[in-house]
Amino acid sequence: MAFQKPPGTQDFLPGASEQWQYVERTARDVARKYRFREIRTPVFEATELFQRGVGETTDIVEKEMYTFVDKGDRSMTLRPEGTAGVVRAYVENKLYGEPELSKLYYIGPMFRYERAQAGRYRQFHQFGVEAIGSEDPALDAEVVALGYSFYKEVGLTGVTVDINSVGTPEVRAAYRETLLGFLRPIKDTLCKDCQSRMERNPLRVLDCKVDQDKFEGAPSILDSLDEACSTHFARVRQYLDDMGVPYRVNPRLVRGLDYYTHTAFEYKAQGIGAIDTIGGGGRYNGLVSQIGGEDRPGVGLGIGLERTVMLLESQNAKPDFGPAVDVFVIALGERAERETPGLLYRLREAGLSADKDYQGRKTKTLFKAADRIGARFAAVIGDDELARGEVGLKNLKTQEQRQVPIAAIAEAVRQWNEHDEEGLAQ
RNA sequence: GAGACCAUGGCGAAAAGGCGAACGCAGCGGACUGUGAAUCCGCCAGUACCGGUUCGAGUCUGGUUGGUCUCCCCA
Repeated sequence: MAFQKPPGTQDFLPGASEQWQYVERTARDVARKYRFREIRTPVFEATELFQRGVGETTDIVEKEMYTFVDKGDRSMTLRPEGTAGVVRAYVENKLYGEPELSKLYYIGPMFRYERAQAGRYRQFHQFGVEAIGSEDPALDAEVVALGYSFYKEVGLTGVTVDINSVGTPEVRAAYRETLLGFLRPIKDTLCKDCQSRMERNPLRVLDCKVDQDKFEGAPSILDSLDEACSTHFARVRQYLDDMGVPYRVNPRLVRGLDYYTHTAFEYKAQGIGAIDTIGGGGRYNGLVSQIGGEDRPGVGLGIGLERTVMLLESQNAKPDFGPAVDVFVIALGERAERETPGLLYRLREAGLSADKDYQGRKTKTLFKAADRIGARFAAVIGDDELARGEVGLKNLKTQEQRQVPIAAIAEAVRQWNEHDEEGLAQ
């Protein structure tokens, strides 16, 4: 056993990669419907971008970043999330100068140095969207709906949407004090995690799993919202209602990144060990200026693709990928063997998926092999066929075999297929 | 950063310290030199790695590495 993959990473082998292609295709298609267009940014960026963008005091920046110094003595970091890089590209390429607001999406790997766990990896993949350039609450709702559409399209059931407003930084600071006023008197009764959480991020204490009963009368952030925040949040909810997207207002929802303002939301589902959050996002009105651009409001989401794939598997919602090969050529004898590469090339040029055996296995095994790899047809070619310029084309499903001129194989396969489908339809 | 559990062939899975590491699936060869999904016969690992205890270790023990899961936190 020589080399092993780094901890917390995965190899997606043939058989699994098709599932990923399906999920990614679905993501692209949903993005297209909402008119989000793809942006591709580097997987590494200046470390400072994430420090400023994600927030110095977040767990991500404090202890989860893959940071290295490059040969030019610059500190670089493998992206732990997608938004900072997209916003950087938005600013650097002056997209704010364009007449349209930017509706962007990305699919790609993210990196966080954490202990792996069910549904959590050091290299994981996200589908994310960012709408930058408007504070219309309709966009908040649109982004929430886009994620919901994605889960629906991909075939998942049981996905729920939690939504909250975390207001502006000022609102949050005021609420923080109100909340601490409530928590301090009961601090000694709280679990030790919560006691340390009180220092770092008191809003998160209310999320505690062990002490829920103690927070009955806790103040809600929704009561601390100012007029503008309340109105914005009400609009978002109204739009979601109009769309028929089901959601639950959860005043205790807090996200792990500093940049969120107003709307914050999460998609949840059961079925991946202890983890229930499968995607999330929110509005980030201060982020663009934080990263050095002209101030522009934005809203976005990130969806965990590993978690999506795992849920699909746990729900047995495996899509059918169809036959892998149209024609498997079985050559009998040396002369036929030598004709096969040329034949394969012509079949492929004709648009068919075609393959042969390269391991010198015996005929009997080759029919089994053709079946196993999901071939629809076997093209048997031996001395007799060679002499007549034909192959024996065998439909592996029906066992029916016809002699077909070599030049007409592709055509025969197509026509035979149509017959099959008609037959099935009747 | 903390903790729990686990580690046998391509895969699944046995072996209560003692024959040459069962069995199943898959694979390959042969019976059957050009048409399979049936049958039969063969073949296919020395137990993650390094050390210790023992007459003897896959089984006990120490360490290493990897995996799984949980807390923290998140996708």
